[in-house]
Amino acid sequence: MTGDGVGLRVGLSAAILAVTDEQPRVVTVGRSEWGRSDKAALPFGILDAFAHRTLELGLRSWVQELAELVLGYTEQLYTFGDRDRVDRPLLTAAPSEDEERVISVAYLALTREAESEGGDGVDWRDIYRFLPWEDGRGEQPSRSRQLALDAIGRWCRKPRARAERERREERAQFAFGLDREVWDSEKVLERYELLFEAGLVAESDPDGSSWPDGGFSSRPMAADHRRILATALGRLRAKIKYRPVIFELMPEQFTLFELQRTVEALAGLRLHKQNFRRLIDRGGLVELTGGVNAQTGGRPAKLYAFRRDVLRERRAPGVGLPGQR
Amino acid sequence: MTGDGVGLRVGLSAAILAVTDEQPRVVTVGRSEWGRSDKAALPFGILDAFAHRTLELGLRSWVQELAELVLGYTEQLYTFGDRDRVDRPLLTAAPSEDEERVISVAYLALTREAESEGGDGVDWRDIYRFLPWEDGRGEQPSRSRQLALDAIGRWCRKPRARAERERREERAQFAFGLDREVWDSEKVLERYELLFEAGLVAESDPDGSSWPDGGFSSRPMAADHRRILATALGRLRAKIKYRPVIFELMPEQFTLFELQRTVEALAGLRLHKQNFRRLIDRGGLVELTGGVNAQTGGRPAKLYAFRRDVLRERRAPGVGLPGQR
DNA sequence: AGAGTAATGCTTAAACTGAGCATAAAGCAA
DNA sequence: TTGCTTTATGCTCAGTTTAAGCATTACTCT
Repeated sequence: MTGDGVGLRVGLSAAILAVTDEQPRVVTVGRSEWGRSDKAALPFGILDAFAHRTLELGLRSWVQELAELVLGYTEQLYTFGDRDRVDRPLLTAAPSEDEERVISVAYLALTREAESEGGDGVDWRDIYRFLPWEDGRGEQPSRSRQLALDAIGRWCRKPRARAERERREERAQFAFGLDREVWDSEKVLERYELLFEAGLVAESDPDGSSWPDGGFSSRPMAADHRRILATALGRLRAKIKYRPVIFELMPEQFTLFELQRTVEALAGLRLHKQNFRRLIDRGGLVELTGGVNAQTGGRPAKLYAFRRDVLRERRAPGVGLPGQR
Repeated sequence: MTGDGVGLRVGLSAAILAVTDEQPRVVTVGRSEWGRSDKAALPFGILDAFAHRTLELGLRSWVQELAELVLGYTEQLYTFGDRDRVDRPLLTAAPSEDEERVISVAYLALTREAESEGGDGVDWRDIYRFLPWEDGRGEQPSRSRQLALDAIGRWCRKPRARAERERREERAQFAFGLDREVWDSEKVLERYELLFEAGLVAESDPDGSSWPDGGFSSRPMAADHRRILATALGRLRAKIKYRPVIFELMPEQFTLFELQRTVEALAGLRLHKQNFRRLIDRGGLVELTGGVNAQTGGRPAKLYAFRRDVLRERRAPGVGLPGQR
């Protein structure tokens, strides 16, 4: 434990999210200079020991430089340091002889795609390309979710030892809610980890050729970036329930239905319209601006704006998805 | 941002918590070899790059070695990397010429004090010695909480610029809930940060002499360890609401009232007895063992044990403090 | 036996949730 | 203009959950 720290590097990665056209999106830097394959990667960089006073300040200025993005809400997600879950080529063009180890501190940041300049190598991608089973807005259940459920079911029954089967069953139950229909939208990371362990999604992909993914066409990401993305989505889904971060993703003015669509995009499920609107205005989260949006196709919708005072009034102002108990 | 990482070290720290005699406690290694002053420090060590496959495994084995403790639930808390909030002497006996920077990955771990062997330099301390304003179980409001509130109130009114006053007011409102009586037990870190910024509690203490603490006798800790402790307490308070981690702190069998006392100790507040018990057994969290505890002074209390099956049945099994909305 | 002390059981009003019906205000076509 | 379609918005209702407190039970101690 008390080695001298040689061969250790600290990196920062960022999952920078936005919601555009009812799709949650993430900034990637998929240029092939970054790795062997053309897999998408999150913005990633090695931390300079002295450039910045705090990690978060370092992140902000580095992202600003990279992508000319203005980050809104930012939060640290997790620090990953597993030895066996990184692609070498991403980090050092020549994998060093002495197997340098990288600790990466991952951040979640919110912004608006429309407002971004879109720097050089910056691409926005739909996050459900990487985690398709997380989008449950379409048919019930969606094709790729059903595939995931089936595959996990098989994985649970595979082992010989009964104890092992039960262990798997319990974890699957927890993450996917197998027999009962309780799908907890927040357990994104738990589901991803399970799919990963079950060999259903690939993370590292040294060959750049075979992407085992059990039938649903999910895209891998470089290194352990898909895990970071899963962490980010799970965290954000939890966060919107008790903190008004959703407004970081909205334009200045919006209709309640647009707000609902944005929440649904993140949560990956559909909400009851009337109840959603009741929750929002009984929560004091928004105020009328006076304007209307007549482009609805029906009765024009009133425009609202985030009501900042709610921060002083309520302890945990958020949007509250159904079935929270 | 793309420096070469020289001068960067990664450390692990652990806030190892237990509840003993209705007091939340934490493992410290207060021996003076660790620093100049006799301030308590959390277990802390520099990470050896290759010893362990994952950070958490590294933590477990290192703690095991240090303190002969068996850790139960463990979770990563946060990675701290602020430049100006560490004591030098704690990290390297001789502060290096080139100002080595330390990134420390902090963990929360739960255990039972009674079961610990108590290794060499290991001391258990009441956590409310370090964060006295967080304990609201006594009179309402407690002396040190009132002192904190007063001091924060003064701090809010201090600045000349009105904008600054309002900024402070908003943060204070958020963390302490000033005029209304909403004290959110989870916002431990937010309160600590505010007190720190207001100069009411000291973190680093180079001289080892002056501990400004605005009247309430709170103890500092080495380096930024008190911040880590605050993070740990806040996280744990949140966690018990939706995850049955409280049982990691309980003996095998217990009465509902003992369970309540343990929850109260962590949450820092008193609960309604009948409602607490209703919540617990309607939540399916426990089952009768058949035994009774006759040492109550009144009617003997039935003994209960944690009911593991709840993990399969409920999505977010926890104890739920009042006023959660 | 009677008083004291805690555990345990139960009631009630208020608040909240999930679901759906009903109405309002637009555009569009006959 | 009227009537139809579409979406926004208003409102009701039954089932749950919560906060608070009263009532009863089962022990010990005197």
